[in-house]
Amino acid sequence: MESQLDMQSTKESQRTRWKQDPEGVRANILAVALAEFAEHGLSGARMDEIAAKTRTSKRMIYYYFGDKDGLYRNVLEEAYRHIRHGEKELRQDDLAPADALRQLAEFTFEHHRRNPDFIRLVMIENIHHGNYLKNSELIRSLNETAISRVEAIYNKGVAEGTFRKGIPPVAIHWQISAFSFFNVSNRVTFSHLFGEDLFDEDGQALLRRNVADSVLRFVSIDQAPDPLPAHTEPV
Amino acid sequence: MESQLDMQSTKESQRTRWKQDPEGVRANILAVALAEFAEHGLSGARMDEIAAKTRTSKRMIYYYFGDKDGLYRNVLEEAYRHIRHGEKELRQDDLAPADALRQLAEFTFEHHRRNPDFIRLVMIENIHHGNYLKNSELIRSLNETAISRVEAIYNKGVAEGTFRKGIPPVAIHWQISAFSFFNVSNRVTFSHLFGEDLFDEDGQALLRRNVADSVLRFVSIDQAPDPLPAHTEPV
DNA sequence: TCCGTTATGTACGAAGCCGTTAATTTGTCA
DNA sequence: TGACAAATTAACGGCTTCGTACATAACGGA
Repeated sequence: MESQLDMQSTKESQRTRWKQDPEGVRANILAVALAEFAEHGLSGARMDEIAAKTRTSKRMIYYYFGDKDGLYRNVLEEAYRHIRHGEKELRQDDLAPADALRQLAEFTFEHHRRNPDFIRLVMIENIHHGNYLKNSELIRSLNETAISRVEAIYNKGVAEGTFRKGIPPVAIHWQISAFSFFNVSNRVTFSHLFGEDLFDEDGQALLRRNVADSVLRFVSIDQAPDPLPAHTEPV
Repeated sequence: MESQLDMQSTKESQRTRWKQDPEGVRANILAVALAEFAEHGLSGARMDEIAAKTRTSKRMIYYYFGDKDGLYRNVLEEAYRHIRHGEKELRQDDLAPADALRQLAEFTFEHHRRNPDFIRLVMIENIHHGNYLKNSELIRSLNETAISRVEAIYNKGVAEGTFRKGIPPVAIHWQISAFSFFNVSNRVTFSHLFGEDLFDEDGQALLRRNVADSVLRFVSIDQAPDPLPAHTEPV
């Protein structure tokens, strides 16, 4: 309902003299627009509604972003930037490949779960055939690191003999993404059709673990050691 | 671009005298509306555009379906009916649990892939928080069979000792759905960001097999026998 | 302190789009 | 065959919604 960021509405300075704050206004518009687009979709979002929820006026939206499409493009890029920034948190310097992959899977699962608005934007983008994404070279570059991260882990695992050969890293990434994305994107219909059990805290913990187990079992040569806290490796 | 069903436009009988055909007109409207909603979303679809692509006129849409929401509801229900009918094709009477599960996974994958319009409707429904789905008791009932099918296979596998215990059947169904759905729903953005390789015929065959392998490995006690074309079973 | 540029608020115009009104044709039943 | 209901068409009214024109206030430099 309410936008998350930047709601300090500076009412006090409005009685007759208002402060100029281009950066703040711009950020405020983007935050409100993100919520509105995520909530109602691209064609469902209303410019007047966005403007009303902003600390500024509709005129400013057009002043900074041109038109509705321009606003949407900027929201999309800003969302990707934000998500990418969040992924930087993941540090897995010299974990064993199995541990690194498990951590990556669980991190991705949680990261998607904590950013439902971003997920919804991507859903909307897919509905619209990715026409806006296609025009942003910025965004593509952000995602190359995702693959190379998986590839590094996978190659290390193959080299040390714990992962089987011949799996394209992009296919591993695809599996992790599918689980993590679907968990958020289809939550409404899935829980409606099959119950809420998987979507409370316990259910989500189970799914997160299942996702990691599933990915590990998929790439492992031997049985993946999910329920075994102690595994007997010399190295 | 074109709707799948019911495009025999009876042009010949239109020169001055038109035939009454309520059923046909209704079906034609639904087919066109399905394509339009799937293409543009709920608020993105235009009633005038739907009407123009119909063999009839806009007045007929309101005559049969009341308003835009009513049309959308009917499209959604019709789509679910159609999908459910397609799933009846799956016959797996006395397969071994592992084979049955593999077949179920691959069938679901292909079935989703062959019905992208349905997938898009579900995406739209999720964007709109499932408000229309919630009002349809019909649809929920259609999906109970999905879980019971998985449950039957899984219990049999546990009983005969090839599947490990303690996995909720709904979690297995969740995995199969996640893979099969994501493959269609996020095709545009995923292929744009990570390449088209997974989405040509060979790539899809790989994914389909990976999905089945992954699910089998997930539920199996031992290593799932994926790369073995000949496995030595007496029966 | 005065002037040009940037930033902002208000009011409005024009097009798009949903749904309807009024009239015509087809089928059916007495 | 004539009258009434069902099916269908064409035109359009009115509200919504995007985008703009115009006026004005703040800021920075001369």
